[in-house]
Amino acid sequence: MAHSTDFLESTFKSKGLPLTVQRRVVYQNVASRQDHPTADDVYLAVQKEHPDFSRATIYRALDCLVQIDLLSRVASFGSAVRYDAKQEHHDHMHCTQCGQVADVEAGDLNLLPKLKQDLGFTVETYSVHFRGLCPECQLEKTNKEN
Amino acid sequence: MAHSTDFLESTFKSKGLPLTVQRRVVYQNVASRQDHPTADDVYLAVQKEHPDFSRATIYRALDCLVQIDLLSRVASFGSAVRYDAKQEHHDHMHCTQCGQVADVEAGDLNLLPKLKQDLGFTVETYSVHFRGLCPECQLEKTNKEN
DNA sequence: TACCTTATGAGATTAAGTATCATCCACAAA
DNA sequence: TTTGTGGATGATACTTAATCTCATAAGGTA
Repeated sequence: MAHSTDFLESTFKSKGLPLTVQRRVVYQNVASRQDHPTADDVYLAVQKEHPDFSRATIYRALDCLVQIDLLSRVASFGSAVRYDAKQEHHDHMHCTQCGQVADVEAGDLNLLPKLKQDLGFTVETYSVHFRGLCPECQLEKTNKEN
Repeated sequence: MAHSTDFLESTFKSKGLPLTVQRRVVYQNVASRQDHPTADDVYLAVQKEHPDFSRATIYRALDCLVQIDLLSRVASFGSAVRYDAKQEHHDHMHCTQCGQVADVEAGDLNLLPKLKQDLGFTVETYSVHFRGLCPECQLEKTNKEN
């Protein structure tokens, strides 16, 4: 479920950035979805209610929301960047067939201290990416084979 | 280190695909590199020796090599797809500053059976993606701050 | 060597994302 | 409430990543 309007207002205020209608709508759209939309997915969804919003504005609003940590980018095997509303740490399952990305919970992996020690990388975030077939595509594949 | 030519020939033969000079060169380039190049990185590197190779051919050779499982795509936060020569399972560390992707070994996470059980996804592969700063960018950041 | 299938090169095309700039809006201060 | 100002927006041009098309060339087999 999406956060309240108050939450958005106070977050933007604390960062010193104006909360425009466009940013509000983009955030609400991503936060209310179950999938992990691309910028174009958001543009198309938002256009129904707000046909005047420009594509460039969607990109800029998404960038802004990532900057202030309300959204995050999801690492992807395709060419378009996907977005995700920030929430508790979770991992992702990519369907190699249809490209859908589902949230999964793989638990706390306790890997971060080890990395810092071994490689000198600072670790801000990590996520586990699984690839395989979602239930629907497994079914479709089975049907095609018969 | 790259595999021998015999290995390439037998792999292509078993898949019924012709092993062209272009495919050989593209594979050798990716396999011999320590980084995780984009298609354009490969194109530029290969062009020094083979200025006649077309950009489209590099893309097609990379696709082909992924199909027959000699290369894999690396999930990425940026816009261009990166490639990696297949080897033992390993994970990736992404530098949020310069975009470099390094190999890391996070060990066997034993997550696959759980996923199958909980979500109905079949899991073919998975990898852990870490994000943070590589040692060079940590240094650069420190210098800028002073 | 000759044949057939598939790949290649060149360049047009599409898709994803960024840059520019005149105008407009959010928001704070008066 | 009005006004001032920095930052955001819309339109559009541009860049970059990747794909498509098709005539020609090369691989692999007989």
